[in-house]
Amino acid sequence: MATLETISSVDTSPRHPIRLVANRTGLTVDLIRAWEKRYHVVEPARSDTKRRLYSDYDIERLRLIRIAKQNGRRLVDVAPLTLEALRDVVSEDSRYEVSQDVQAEIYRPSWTSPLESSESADDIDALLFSVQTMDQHRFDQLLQEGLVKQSLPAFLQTVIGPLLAEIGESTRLGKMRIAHEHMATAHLRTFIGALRFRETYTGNEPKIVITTPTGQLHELGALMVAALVSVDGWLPVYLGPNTPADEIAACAMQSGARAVSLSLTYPADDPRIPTELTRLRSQLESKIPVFVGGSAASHHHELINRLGLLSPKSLDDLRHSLNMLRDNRFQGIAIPWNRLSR
Amino acid sequence: MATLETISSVDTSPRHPIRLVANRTGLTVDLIRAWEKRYHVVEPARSDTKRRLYSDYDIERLRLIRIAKQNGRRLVDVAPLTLEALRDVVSEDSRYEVSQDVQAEIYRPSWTSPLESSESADDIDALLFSVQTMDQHRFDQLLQEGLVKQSLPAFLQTVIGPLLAEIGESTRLGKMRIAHEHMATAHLRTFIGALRFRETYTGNEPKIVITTPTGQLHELGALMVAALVSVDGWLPVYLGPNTPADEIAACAMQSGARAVSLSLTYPADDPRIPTELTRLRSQLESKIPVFVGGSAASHHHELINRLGLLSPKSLDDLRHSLNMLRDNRFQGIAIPWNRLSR
DNA sequence: TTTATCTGGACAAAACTAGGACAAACTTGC
DNA sequence: GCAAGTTTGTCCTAGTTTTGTCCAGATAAA
Repeated sequence: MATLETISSVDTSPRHPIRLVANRTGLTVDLIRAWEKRYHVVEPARSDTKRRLYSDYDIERLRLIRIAKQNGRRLVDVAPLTLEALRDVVSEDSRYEVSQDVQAEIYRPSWTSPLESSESADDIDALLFSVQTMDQHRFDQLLQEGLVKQSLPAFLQTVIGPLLAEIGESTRLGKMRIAHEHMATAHLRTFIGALRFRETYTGNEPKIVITTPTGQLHELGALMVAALVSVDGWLPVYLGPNTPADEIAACAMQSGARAVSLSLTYPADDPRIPTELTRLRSQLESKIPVFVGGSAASHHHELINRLGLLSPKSLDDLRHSLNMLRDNRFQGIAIPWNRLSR
Repeated sequence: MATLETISSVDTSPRHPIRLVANRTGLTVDLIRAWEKRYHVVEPARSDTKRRLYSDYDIERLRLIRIAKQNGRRLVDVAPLTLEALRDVVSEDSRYEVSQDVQAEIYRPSWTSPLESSESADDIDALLFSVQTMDQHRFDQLLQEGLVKQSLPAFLQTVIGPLLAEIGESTRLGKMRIAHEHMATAHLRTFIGALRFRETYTGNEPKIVITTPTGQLHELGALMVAALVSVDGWLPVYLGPNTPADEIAACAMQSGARAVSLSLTYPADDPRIPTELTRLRSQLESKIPVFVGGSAASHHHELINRLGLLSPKSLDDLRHSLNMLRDNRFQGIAIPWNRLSR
């Protein structure tokens, strides 16, 4: 089956239908045809019934032209270029980081208004009901639907957060079985964990290490943060729960992270928390901010201030701070941690 | 005595009726026949009364063709391909499937990595390398590619299992940092957790409760089981790790499960295990079998025998036992437990 | 009996093709 | 800075091919 194999040089054998080309290049089918009609950008071979058949070579050309366009080139200018010339143009452009505003454009959050509280309350009731009837399929369906109704950040804030709180409370009060809580938690772990892969990454995103410190076994809060920041153009380096301070610092260093985010929930008064936070702050370069969130963060208010850590009031607050940081507009706060960093 | 041989190659013995194939692949019965009529996509064997009998091989082919279609391939193009050629095509396509947002893609030659060697050992090395360099994107890409190269059960057995063992061992020996292990584990938790949602469910599948008993905090083994059984037409009721025996029994009862599967890994000699297993067995209807697997299962050999629990030797062994159990349903007493709505 | 599957064919929806229209965004010339 | 012209993405129509669904009458299984 030599026909469908990738060869090291760019293959010119015609074999891909237009739909696949559209998928791979991110162009629309209409646009690909329009470009052909007007500028003969690519001239694909045809099947015996006149269907267009593109080669890898064609796809590569279209990919490059698309990038060139994003870098501000005009179609008329790049359309007649050879593949080599195109590569030159594109790599030259990317040296100049023309992609600044491109980035801003791509990661523009989709501003859908948060749902009315009553509507969200209904959604949460429906979700709770499906948990109690152990109707996993319904549970998943409701989650997926909720995600379509609003933007990811709004969804996390108005649905997932309250849902987790309700489940915890119901279980504590004995209104819900532990088995139900387990099922819901396990499902949500998978669901939220998958959210950050909805984004596509370029490899140029600033990184943020996300985890919970030693003793903190609940990871869903941290996972929500990971999903959230991915929307705003950060690459989350997610470490799961219960990570020692040394390891967090080492990870931040190796990955070249620009920030660290920790989530504290339970137990709120774990005696290891002060030690771990202090260690972490002292081992980390002082220019790397550490965000501490979660329901138990307020128990450590004083410590957090003393160490110069940041404690966002809400997911939105965190998001805002990270946007500032990403765009280098981040002031942080007065830096008392300098003396600690030695 | 099922060896690697039997699972990594796909079974070609004809035994599945068309309805089951439709459920497993997500295609309609009509469509499967239409494809056969027009393009000989699969040519199933026939029973002595002309009923179509499909093999696992056929199912895998249909599944891949469905994916290829989603990637933009035309049925005419992929219909005549062998299973191996299909895997190559799907694998190639999924490599480029940065889908919609090639937008942000900075110039990067796309032909740098031709097809990888298909040796599992090489795959695992590559995966380990990407963990140590904290290259999450590469890690994920390798997992995705590994998954198309072979069937899901084979993938779990030849890649995920050994990978987990290697990561555990490397960390224990200090060759890998805890941070690396955490990152890999967290990612695998999401990845394996999502595998069971590749199946389409009708609501008529027999259910199996999957979890780990109190004290057992590692859930990846149990999660692998959940993914595995979903392939064979079971609906996993997954409860996450650390579930008390009472809760497992209650859950099995409420959901009307036909079986329970537990995973034991660490600590192997937890004193709660005998108590929990005994409680579980006594609270559960005796017709519901309890499977106990995982690396620590052998430590409790005697207990397991005494209680009449089942201890499959491998994932393949478990799979085989469950197939037997499920097929009893067709011959024996039909119990329409709880048909989900739809 | 009722339900599931079989065959062959009909039909409809979806996808593709060619040619062209249109409006928004961008350039150019003054 | 404004008007006229150009570029470019999207959409429309109408005809063709490809693909998914449905039907009827017969046979087999539950």
